Amino acid sequence: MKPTREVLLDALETLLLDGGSSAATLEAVAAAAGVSKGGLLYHFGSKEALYQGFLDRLLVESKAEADGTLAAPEGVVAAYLDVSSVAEDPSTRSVLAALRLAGVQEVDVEAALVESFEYWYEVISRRVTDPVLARLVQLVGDGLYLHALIGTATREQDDEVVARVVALVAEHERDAA
Amino acid sequence: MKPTREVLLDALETLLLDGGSSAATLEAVAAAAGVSKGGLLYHFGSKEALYQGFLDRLLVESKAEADGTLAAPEGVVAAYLDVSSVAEDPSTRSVLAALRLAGVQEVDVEAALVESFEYWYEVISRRVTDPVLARLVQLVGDGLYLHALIGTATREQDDEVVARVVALVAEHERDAA
DNA sequence: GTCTATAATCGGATAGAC
DNA sequence: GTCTATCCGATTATAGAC
Repeated sequence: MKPTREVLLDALETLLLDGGSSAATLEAVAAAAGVSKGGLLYHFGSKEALYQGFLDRLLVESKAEADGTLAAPEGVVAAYLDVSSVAEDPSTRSVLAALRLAGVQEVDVEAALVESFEYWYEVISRRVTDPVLARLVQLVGDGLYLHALIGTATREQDDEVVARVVALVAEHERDAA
Repeated sequence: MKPTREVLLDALETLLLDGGSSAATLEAVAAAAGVSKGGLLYHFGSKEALYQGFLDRLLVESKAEADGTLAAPEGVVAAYLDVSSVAEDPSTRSVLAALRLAGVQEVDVEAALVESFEYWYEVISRRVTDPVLARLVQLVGDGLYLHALIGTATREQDDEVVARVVALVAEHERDAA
């Protein structure tokens, strides 16, 4: 069975996605995780500690996901763009939840997201030698994140965009060789 | 002198950008605008009304901004990507503030942002005939929005990306002719 | 490790004076 | 059109039992 700490962080994530930061009260998180407020406060001594725990887990997860794409058969570019556009992907869920948390005073959400995005950029750069093209790939992916955040998915069309970007990268790498 | 309503909405915007939705309490907004809580509640009868007023203004502003780019000498594509990447642009500030508001229960922030993004897409489409390419332009711009939101601006490099995208569009339009 | 009860504070909203 | 005073509910956090 999952440790209570993880269950609490899962509950926080779901509440953030459903109702934003104001919905993620200690009582609501505790209830969603099936424990009492006191039970939550045993694991995370304050709201700040809870939020920080969530950001720490986010970084571990997203770096692991980024590393994983290096071995992906479809390539890093397609893998990143795919991850970014699937709102149900566990790693994407965490990022979207963190975006909903952006701006709160308790923790530095932006710093955590910056670290995650920079890590992704480095991973992309290992397969896309032209830095401008690597940045373009990242920006398209992050645009997909933003659209996932507000729920505007134009799935079929976005698949075509992804294919176009992948082709663009392949073409450029061929020219460089 | 600016009407109090506008001053209040400006104050809300700044507070959202600085401290997220939880920092934008009625009292804080009123204080930042230089009026009392009671004074604010005369203009906006509830927090919901205040938020809705902000979203209404956002839509008017961003549609006007989109229309304006149709006459921009550098072209719609460059203009959109430029607007998206300059966090100080008034219209961009509104969008970034709205993103910080995403997920609150009082109003449908997502719907307003969707409407704004769709309007931009239509404007872009008037100059970029290939729908896949138009969507790509939009996604790059929205990626820039997201990076402006978390404060990762790589200005010089992003300018190069913008130039690359503009060239891509120009090339495609030439081929189509 | 988890619970209940409670303290202390804060936020949204109303009423009525000026 | 703006202010002060006040009420009420919600939220964070503590204390201490089990």
